[in-house]
Amino acid sequence: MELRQLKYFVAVAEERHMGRAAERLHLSQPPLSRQIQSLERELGVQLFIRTPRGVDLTEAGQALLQDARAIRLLAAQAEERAQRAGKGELGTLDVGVFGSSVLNVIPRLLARFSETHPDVGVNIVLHNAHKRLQIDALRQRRILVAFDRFLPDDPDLTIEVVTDEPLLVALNARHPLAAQAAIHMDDLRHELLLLPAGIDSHIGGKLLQLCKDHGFDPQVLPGGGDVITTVAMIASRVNAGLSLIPGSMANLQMPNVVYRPLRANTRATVELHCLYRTAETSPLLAALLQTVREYRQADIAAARGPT
Amino acid sequence: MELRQLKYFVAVAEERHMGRAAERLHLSQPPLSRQIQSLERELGVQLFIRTPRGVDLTEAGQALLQDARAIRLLAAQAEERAQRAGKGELGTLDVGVFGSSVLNVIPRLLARFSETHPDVGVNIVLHNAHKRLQIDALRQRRILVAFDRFLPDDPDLTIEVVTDEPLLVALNARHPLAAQAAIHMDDLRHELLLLPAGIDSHIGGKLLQLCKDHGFDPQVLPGGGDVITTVAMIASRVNAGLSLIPGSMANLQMPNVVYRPLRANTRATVELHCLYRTAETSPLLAALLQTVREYRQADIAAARGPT
DNA sequence: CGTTGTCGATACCTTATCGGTAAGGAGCGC
DNA sequence: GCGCTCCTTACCGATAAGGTATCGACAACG
Repeated sequence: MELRQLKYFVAVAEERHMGRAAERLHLSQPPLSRQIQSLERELGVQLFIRTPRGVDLTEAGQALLQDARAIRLLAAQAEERAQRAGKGELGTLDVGVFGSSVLNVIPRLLARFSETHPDVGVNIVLHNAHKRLQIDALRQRRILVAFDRFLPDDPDLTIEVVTDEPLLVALNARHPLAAQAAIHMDDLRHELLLLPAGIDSHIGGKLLQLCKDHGFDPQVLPGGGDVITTVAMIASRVNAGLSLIPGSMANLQMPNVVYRPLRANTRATVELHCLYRTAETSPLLAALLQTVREYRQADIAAARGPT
Repeated sequence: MELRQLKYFVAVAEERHMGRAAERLHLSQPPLSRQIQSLERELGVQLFIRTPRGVDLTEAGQALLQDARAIRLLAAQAEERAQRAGKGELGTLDVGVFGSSVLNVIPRLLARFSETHPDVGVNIVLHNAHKRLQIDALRQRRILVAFDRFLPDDPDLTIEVVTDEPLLVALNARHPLAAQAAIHMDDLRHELLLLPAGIDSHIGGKLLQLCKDHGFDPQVLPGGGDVITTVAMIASRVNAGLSLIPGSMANLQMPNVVYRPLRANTRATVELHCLYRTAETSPLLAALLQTVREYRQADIAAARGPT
């Protein structure tokens, strides 16, 4: 039994007439007649009663008609679904996010993706997982993409910039510099700088480079591993330092902590990345990356527009 | 897209290896490889990623795999259902019954049919319909078979005996003959006989013939059209007659009416028939007729056994 | 670092199946 | 009874499926 035969069968059953069915199928009548016969022979059941003015369905034919319609419908849907899945419009997208660095951008980005890809289930598998865990999950294919701030590491994994955010100075409200509306890098020359992550992290490297660009090597202390912990340390005056954090973290209100921008002409930003397997061919990834790039372009355009 | 291609696709998807899949399909590898390619080309979507050790499903392939399994399952079920429908094991059987004559046999017969054909829905479309209505329904194909007592009428319709039942004498409890345990036909010579149906009905003809066989022409009065009405007339002593009714009607208890058998050696029976379109080809009818004939044979055997 | 083995793809051939044309046969209506 | 309608059969060419041999790519191994 083949789908073609079912198509022919349904046409004949609906027309109750081989000639008309053949016409509808853009086929001449004898081959149609033979296909129906072969179907009947294969099933071992007569499907039509031949009458002088056409054909009538037998009980078996009536039973098959229902099923044949369902099968053909399902087959058409299957074709469409396969094609849509191939375009990344269908499926489940597992992502990992490091929430403390992405209170703002990632939700907006994923929301936009969901709008343009309504039949893709976006599944946040890892939330607030450390980079190591995210990279492991990526390697083990448990997630398709990870959002965090990464350093180039492995050629198997590709890093792509999602957005870059201005750095803010986070400092205790009682700190003398809190009195200033904006802070110049030079103001930080003799301050104790809390590094949110290690010296070899993306943000850590950025901060040190920034200080070096302004002609000094800051006095640094470990900031606890992530930005939230660093801000908490500033709030509680542990080590009495201050830090530079991504702008989106200003959403994180904490008692006794204030955020101050850097002086306007200071180009000090950190990037937010997405990370994916270089060899990955999934159309879901391609679709997401397209959204990411569009978002990034809109971001750049918006940053340039007001300037 | 054809079912054959889906079969091949599922095999490859399950084996994740063209060679093994080909083996499983009793096919050599190159044709299989080509079929998969043609399927991919037709859908416009890559279904497999070729790796050095086999193949992996793409997202599109994963989507199609689910659907392909469902389609193949449905197709297999469709084949089976068509075959079963062709054997009369599936479908809906619409019947008409004249309930007043069949308080006993028809329910048992239909119950037996339902046991041997559990997936056939037996649908009593006409109940207590007059013969005329039943025959009309049969002609209009609203029912497939009618149960009643018929006279041969139309070559388009075939009558078949379902069972024959002994005749009982139905009489008012105050009637002198009610004192007898059994009644001889000769006892009825001077009685007023109520004819349940017309003189030209099956039962009417039977009664008159029976009397004639015993050497008298009875004095008759119309019994009201059906057996139940006749019994009701006897109960109410309207016209003060008595009647002969089918044995199964003894189930019909009515105040002041008693039933008495005829003397043992009297071979006086009426038949119960089923009626169907002679040209009907429905396997449901064939299946029902087979049950009817088996029932009839068992009936005859049971009647002969004790004798 | 070449060799070997594995795997899917390709080339080429054979065979089966499908669709088209022409003619046949059954049944109904005029 | 003639013609019409409709399905079937017969025959032919085209298309597509399956088989064998071989290729090319890649990984593992010595």
